[in-house]
Amino acid sequence: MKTFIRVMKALSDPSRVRVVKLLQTKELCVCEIKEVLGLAQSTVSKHMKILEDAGLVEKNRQGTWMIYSLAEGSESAYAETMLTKLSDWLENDKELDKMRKALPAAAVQRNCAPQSERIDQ
Amino acid sequence: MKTFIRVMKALSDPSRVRVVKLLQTKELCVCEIKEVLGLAQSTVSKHMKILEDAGLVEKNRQGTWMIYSLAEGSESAYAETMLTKLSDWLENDKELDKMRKALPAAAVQRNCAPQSERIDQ
DNA sequence: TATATTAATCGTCAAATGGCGATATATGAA
DNA sequence: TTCATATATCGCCATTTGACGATTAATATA
Repeated sequence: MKTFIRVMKALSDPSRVRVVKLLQTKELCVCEIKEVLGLAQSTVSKHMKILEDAGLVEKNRQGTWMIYSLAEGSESAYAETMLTKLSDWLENDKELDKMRKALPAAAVQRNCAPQSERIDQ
Repeated sequence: MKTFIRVMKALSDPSRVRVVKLLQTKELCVCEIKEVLGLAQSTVSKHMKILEDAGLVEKNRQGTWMIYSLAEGSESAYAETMLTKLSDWLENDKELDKMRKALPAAAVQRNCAPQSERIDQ
């Protein structure tokens, strides 16, 4: 029951669901997510921990970034099923559409790019 | 998104999930649910409203009782899918097992039985 | 109509949740 | 080692949630 509730709770916040949907497109670092969602970095970190604890996402450190991606072969069957369902669900969400379009911009103008790659400043 | 979140929120409380699982066995009135879950009547009513608003259960007045059952052909595809999944999930939950065994007792000793059918008093 | 019973709603309260900024930690570069 | 960057954690606050008892509403029966 606890495992199930953890997955349900993780998916009962719009921001977290949006993160899951965005990760369907490609893996993302915290600063990109923060940029697209328009939330504080600490808030995103907290959300990601909840998604991770639910077995919905995995993290992978790459230098200073923490790259988040959808969990594959999650320990939780609930998480796995929900991820499958979510690949079809919410595809027509307008808000989500905007965010997807904003993704490249967030990646280019992102402040998590190494200095050598920076365009601004 | 709102519809989806409503279903997820409805299913992120153990008591509400238990109600859904119990309704798989048979339809129940509020007083039976209250008895089995050990919650106040007002609390159960509130839970049922949340489940109903999410499209997970349906109610049907039968005299003074309000009989709740699982929603069939719910307007929400999310609710429908989750109900299907939940018919398999959580079948080994101990807490739930106890409640299922307590169901008949709750029905017999229930204080929602019409006076003519009452055993006690 | 008056009474009893079931369920819904209201008001209240403690705990959980989601948000933020500030700080601590971890890593890479100078 | 020192500095810069990215992320995690901490402390705080406003809102939401889940619980309750009390009250109201709806229905069946006397």
